[in-house]
Amino acid sequence: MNVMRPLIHPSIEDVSVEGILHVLSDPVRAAIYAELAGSEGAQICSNFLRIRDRSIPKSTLSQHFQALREAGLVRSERRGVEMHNTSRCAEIQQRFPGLIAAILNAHSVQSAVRTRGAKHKRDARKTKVG
Amino acid sequence: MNVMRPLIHPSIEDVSVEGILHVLSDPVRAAIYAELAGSEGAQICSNFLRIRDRSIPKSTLSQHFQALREAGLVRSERRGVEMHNTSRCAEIQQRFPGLIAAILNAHSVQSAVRTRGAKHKRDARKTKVG
DNA sequence: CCCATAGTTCGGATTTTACGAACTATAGAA
DNA sequence: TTCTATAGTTCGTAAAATCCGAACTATGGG
Repeated sequence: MNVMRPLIHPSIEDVSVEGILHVLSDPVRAAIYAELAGSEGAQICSNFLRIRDRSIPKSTLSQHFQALREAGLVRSERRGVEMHNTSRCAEIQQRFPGLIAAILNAHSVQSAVRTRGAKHKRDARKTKVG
Repeated sequence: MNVMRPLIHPSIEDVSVEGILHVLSDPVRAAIYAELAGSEGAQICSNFLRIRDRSIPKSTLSQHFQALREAGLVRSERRGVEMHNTSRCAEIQQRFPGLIAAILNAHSVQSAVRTRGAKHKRDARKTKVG
């Protein structure tokens, strides 16, 4: 019992902006996606057990991939014991022109500044000031 | 007691992509922001008590504006009894070129399809199946 | 001072997220 | 076939984020 559910890949017309933004608003997922979008072939999940100097528990990583997949950002395919993941950026570029490029570019602008600049924030999603 | 806290506006270099994406991944906030970005002068909060055929409780609305503000997307200024809100899109365009335009454009692509097309999803952020 | 309007804060219910433990699935070796 | 290792998923629960009504603050005008 407790069988494994089949992978869900929404068709491109069911992909929503809100979904994309939500998924990419997480720094770990954004980093995974950037890596996938920037690399030629497929990448397996366990390549990301360590990312941006942070180690991610594999159950968490699995859920990040599920989120990326179900938002339509990534296609995952089982090959033997591993999962091959590729970004669906060409399709998304068709549906939402410029969106992915602008987001990836913004991320790299931001990390460029962080690398050079002084202050370093661990999780910048909420820039909360006391 | 229980005084009102001052409004927080991060300086532009503290604005993060993750923060922007997170805030705009909510359909209500995205609609508010689109309206603000598209209109000339300032808008007061209560203009949005009803948006996209949905009525928003004012405590919720207040928190949405707080989120927009603290992510750096919106500037709010008290004028008498009301709050004047303007989008900070020029500053953000400087820091993350093309980001806001691509997001707003993607939203309008999506709603254009929704308007014409058949199926209508109430909250498309999670396209969860079965 | 009293009232009306605009927005905020509080508190509790609901929802979402994170992660360790236990599991499934597949390949290869014995 | 059975054993073992590897890759990833599911479950359970604890922690965090979100939603919204009630009560509040702040401002302006009789």
